[in-house]
Amino acid sequence: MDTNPSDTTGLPANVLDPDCPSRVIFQRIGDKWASLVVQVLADRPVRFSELRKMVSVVTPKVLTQTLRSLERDGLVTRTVHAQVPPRVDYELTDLGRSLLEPLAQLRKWAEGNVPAILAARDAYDDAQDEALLG
Amino acid sequence: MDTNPSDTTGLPANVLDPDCPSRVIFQRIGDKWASLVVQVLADRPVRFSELRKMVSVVTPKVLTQTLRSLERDGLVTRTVHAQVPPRVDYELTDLGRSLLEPLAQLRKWAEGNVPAILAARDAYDDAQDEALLG
DNA sequence: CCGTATCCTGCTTGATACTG
DNA sequence: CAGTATCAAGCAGGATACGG
Repeated sequence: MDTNPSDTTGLPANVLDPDCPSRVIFQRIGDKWASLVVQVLADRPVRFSELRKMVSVVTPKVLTQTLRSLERDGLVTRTVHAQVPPRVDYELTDLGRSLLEPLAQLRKWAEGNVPAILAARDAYDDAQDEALLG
Repeated sequence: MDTNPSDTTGLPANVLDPDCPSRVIFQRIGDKWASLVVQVLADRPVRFSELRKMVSVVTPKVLTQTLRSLERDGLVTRTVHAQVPPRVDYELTDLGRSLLEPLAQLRKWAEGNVPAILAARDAYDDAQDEALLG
């Protein structure tokens, strides 16, 4: 109650509040698999086994956890087709699709600045080495 | 070598590659303290003790770890003023400042969609309860 | 095919105490 | 003031095996 969620003018008010629900988004982005899954689902519905193949080698348990979280937050839908063999499709909701844009921006930044970051790391590590030797 | 880092046309090529350095960015955003620190440093240099106060209650060890990572990646600079009492300022680099924009976009999305996400959670949890009772 | 159950391990986070 | 050292704990992530 001490922060105002409708304040989107740029002030880092409620982000600093650990209890603010907006923080869960950042956690989700940083989640090892969640943001990956969202981007894989960007274009079309994908079924479970297909998802497993596309997302390198993730164990079914972890993939299920990820999907459940995303489903609970209303970012993806889970559709069970009652047939043999079973078939379950996962698809982005409108809410989930609206996340694609900010996600893409971030990805663009990340990919564009990889060289700079790598260079910074090298410089930092070199400085560390020299400090140890000197 | 199987992916092209200069491909920023929108294809989710290298993001799916666990070895691609661009993935570290997502990890950093999801880091419990890193994105917080970056936003706190948005406007002005801040010294260590001040940082501790602004970012709720983080232990010095964890804060140091966070700052070291950000420094290593070239997002913040660490300036030691040789004086008594000691004074160390942390400040955003140009690279770090350039991250503020995509970060703000994400924050805007997060804050704007908190109600939707919360509602989705309620609906999901209710459905779970009914499934158990039914 | 689509998961769940169980167990395990490593890393992140943290509390506490101490040093330059 | 600005950290480091050490120890402890929790939990996300994963391997493996089994159920609907």
